[in-house]
Amino acid sequence: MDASSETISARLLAWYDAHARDLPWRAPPGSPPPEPYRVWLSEVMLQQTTVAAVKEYFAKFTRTWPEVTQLAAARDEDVMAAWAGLGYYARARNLLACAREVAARGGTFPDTEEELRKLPGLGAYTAAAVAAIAFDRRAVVVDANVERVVSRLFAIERELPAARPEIRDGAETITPDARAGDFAQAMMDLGATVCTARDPRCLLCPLSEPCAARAGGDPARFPVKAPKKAKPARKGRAYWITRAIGGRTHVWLVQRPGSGMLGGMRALPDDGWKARTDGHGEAPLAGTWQAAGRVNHVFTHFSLELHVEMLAGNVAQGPGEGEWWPLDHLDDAGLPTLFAKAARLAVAMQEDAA
DNA sequence: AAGACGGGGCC
DNA sequence: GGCCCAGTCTT
Repeated sequence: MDASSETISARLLAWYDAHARDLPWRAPPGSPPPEPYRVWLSEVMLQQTTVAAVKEYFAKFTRTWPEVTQLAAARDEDVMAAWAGLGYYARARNLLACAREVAARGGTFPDTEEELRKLPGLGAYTAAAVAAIAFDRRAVVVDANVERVVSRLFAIERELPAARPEIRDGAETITPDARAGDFAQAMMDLGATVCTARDPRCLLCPLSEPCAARAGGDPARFPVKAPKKAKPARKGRAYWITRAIGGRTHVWLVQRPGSGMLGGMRALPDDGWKARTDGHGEAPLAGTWQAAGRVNHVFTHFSLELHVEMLAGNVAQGPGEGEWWPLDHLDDAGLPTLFAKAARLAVAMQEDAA
């Protein structure tokens, strides 16, 4: 690290001392790190999502499973249900697999980036972040915030994702040996509150003086990104099947396969919309079906128009594998948002009919 | 190297 | 409607 890089990290850390965000999984600047379990849990939850979305889930998980060994001992379906709505459900499957590996090691997380990287669900970013934040190891932590800050600081013209190695090199040159965790979190806070994607607030930025993009006059131009591919549109159907058991209405839920879209999650039966574009599926039971409405939902690589169909009457037996779930406890089923939306439609339709 | 993989908030 | 976000895994 040369003199100007020292200036950059020193300026950033001084700014962080005064402006760090107060977050549930975080220790204040300059203080001992939080428990590795909490750092790891928050970092996995934060992958590809936002602080606001994670807070409630972090509170629920740490309340339900205060230690990694308790999470390791939890039932898969309880963890998946607790994760429902947060998305990218492979993260929850890897979270549980990782907790169980750590529990098998005696409940202690490895304390080096290299060893952390071998755990399920810990890629380059998360291994570096946990090493830095939980264990104060020097590690080059590069997330979307850091990509934005570094690409502006050095005015990197190469477009993402091809610019990743160049950005990583830039991050490496400014990462200090001391206060690695604070530095990593400072970069993220700067990206989240000052060096924002739209309308960066350069007047408040501790790095505005050395920033090449700022000098160039149009910092928001960075990072340069490759054009996105168009999202295909799909159509499909979901089925709402009910039965009264002991005077309580139950709805038929299935469990989705362990891999693929919404993998391992409880769901309404559907027609396999994943593979369809025409929206013409076979109903799982014979009978009189009634349209309950339509859900529009956008996934990462396609959008879906899901038509919800209700079966009139009281079914004696559900189709295939599944379970009758009491309607008054449907919130506990842990339906992913797509099916939670579909269920809301069906419930509203049933209440109208009643 | 490219694609699969959620969801919500903002403009 | 498009863009963005504390990325990882598979092929």
